[in-house]
Amino acid sequence: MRDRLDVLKALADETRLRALCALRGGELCVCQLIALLELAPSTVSKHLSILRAARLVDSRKEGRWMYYRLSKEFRAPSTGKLLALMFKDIESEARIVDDKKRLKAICDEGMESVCRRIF
Amino acid sequence: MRDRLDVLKALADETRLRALCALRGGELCVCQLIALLELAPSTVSKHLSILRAARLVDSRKEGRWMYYRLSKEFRAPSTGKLLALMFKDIESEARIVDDKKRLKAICDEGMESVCRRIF
DNA sequence: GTTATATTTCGTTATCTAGCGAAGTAAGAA
DNA sequence: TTCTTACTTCGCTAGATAACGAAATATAAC
Repeated sequence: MRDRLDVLKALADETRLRALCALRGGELCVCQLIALLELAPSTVSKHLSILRAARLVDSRKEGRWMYYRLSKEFRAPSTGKLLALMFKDIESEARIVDDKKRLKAICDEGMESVCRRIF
Repeated sequence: MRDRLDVLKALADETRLRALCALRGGELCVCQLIALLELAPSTVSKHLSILRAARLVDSRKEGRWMYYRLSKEFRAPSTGKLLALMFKDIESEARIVDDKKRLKAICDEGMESVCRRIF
């Protein structure tokens, strides 16, 4: 029960939904998520740790950068279908549509530039 | 977004998940839910109002009694499939299995008796 | 009409959570 | 080795939320 509640609690927050939606397009660096969500680095980091604790995302470190991506759990039969449905449903939200556009610009900008801008 | 978040927030609570699972078997009187959840009447009432605000349950009044049931929304394509999947997933949880057994006893007991006992 | 019953609303308290900035950590750059 | 960079962890604060009991409401029973 605890595990499933952790997933539901992780999903019950707009910022974390936005982050998950952004990650549907592929893995992202923390700095890119900070730029997208427009929150303090510590705040974004906390959100990501909650998503990881709920096994919704995985992370890997490459040099100075930390990348997050949707976890394999996402494709597991238990939560996978459920989440796929939810995102299909949520994709049309104005905020998510806007994020998608802004994320494209952030990705085009290049990570060095993004980092210089936000830190 | 607000609406979808309301649904997710409503689902991100163990007590409300238990109530929703209980209602899968058909409508229930508030007093039966109070007996099942073993919480103060005011607390249960609040939970039910949150579920109703999220359009997860409907209610109808019959005499002194107030009945709650899963809402039509449950069967709507947007949230419906999602919730059906979730409950299928959650049904195996020890607490939910236990609730199911206890609910049967509560239903067998009869509402007048349940009300006398809890108030 | 008065009383009893079933439920909701209100007011309070304790716990939880999202946010921030400052300090800590780990890796590359100088 | 020291300095910068890219995070994360810690400590705090403000606002949300779950719990309760008491008071309010609505309907049935007397």
